[in-house]
Amino acid sequence: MTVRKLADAIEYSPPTIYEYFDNKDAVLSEVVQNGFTELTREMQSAGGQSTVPEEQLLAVGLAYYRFAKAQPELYRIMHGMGGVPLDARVVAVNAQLAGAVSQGVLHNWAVKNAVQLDELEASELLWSTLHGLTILGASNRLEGGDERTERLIARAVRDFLTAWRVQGV
Amino acid sequence: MTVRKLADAIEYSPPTIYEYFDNKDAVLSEVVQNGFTELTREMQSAGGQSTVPEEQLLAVGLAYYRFAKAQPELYRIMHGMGGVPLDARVVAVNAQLAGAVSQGVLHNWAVKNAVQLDELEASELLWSTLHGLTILGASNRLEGGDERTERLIARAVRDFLTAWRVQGV
DNA sequence: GAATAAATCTAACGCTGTTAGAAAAGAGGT
DNA sequence: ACCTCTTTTCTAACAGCGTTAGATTTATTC
Repeated sequence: MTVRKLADAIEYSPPTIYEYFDNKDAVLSEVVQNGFTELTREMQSAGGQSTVPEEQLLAVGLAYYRFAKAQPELYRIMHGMGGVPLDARVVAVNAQLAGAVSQGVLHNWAVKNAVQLDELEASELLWSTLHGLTILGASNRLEGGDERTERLIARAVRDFLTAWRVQGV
Repeated sequence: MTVRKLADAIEYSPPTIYEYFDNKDAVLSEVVQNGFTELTREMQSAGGQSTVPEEQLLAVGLAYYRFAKAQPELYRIMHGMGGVPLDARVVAVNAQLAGAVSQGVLHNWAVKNAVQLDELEASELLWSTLHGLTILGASNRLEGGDERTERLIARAVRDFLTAWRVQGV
């Protein structure tokens, strides 16, 4: 994506872009912002399909991966791959996203299973695992392709819950 | 990093670079290659400090993170952030790296604890978690800075082993 | 319709990766 | 030492990039 191509696509000259955005990074920040909004919505929607916390967590994880798989270029930009550095605003949205996962589903699971939970720590760990699997899966660096990556995600979620149930806080 | 700056640094003119490399990506591929070689060496060295599989695994994980933290720009390039697409060669090296972790340490742990282990699956899961935590930690997207990230890594490794011990293959 | 404000353009600057072709440096033979 | 040939290195240039200054067109208001 270049400023000139963007200008071409909307049938304006390049400088017109700069009437609405400070620079190219500002344009992409907007894209990133929208991306996170959409991703969050899809995750929440996926989680809402069930009322069983374990199922919700798996659904959320799969939604995360499928989003990355469906729009790999967007996902790349959203996470600072592709040369666009993340600014503070984007990081804030990120944290909010992690929070959305933890606050809702993890909390429900904890009370239901009478497990003491450091919600922040738990959500960050789960999020990291999902993020790692997603990056590797979406860039085809895991054997066995799509279904296998989804199975790995399922296993990761299950392992995560097992560990917390056994070890607690 | 630009071709002209590289040429300046070695006190040659830009076209000279193209006598030794096909293009800029080829130069960076070389850098990535060397990066993975060094990372693998550091992980193996860290693992060799102990003979207890649990400790080895933690040491390997921390070495992975510390490498990324010490040379964030290199780590970024190594994983396709910064606009350089990964080619097949690099992915192969990646798989080899994951293999190095699993083949050695995980196998020892499994026989010692009489746990049935899908080594590939286990190593990919562990690797993904490490990768995710490292990316988020090295780009300061986890609360609490460096020590906390290392504690999260320790917890992740412990959780990983707990889950496999409890659930097995 | 003239004057002002807003939107958009053309032209240019300095940067990038890359290539063609000239110049310089080195090697071998007489 | 000189000429020839090969290898190495350079200068100059092209097309594309993000970005800015300043002119020009379009819209708004009296």
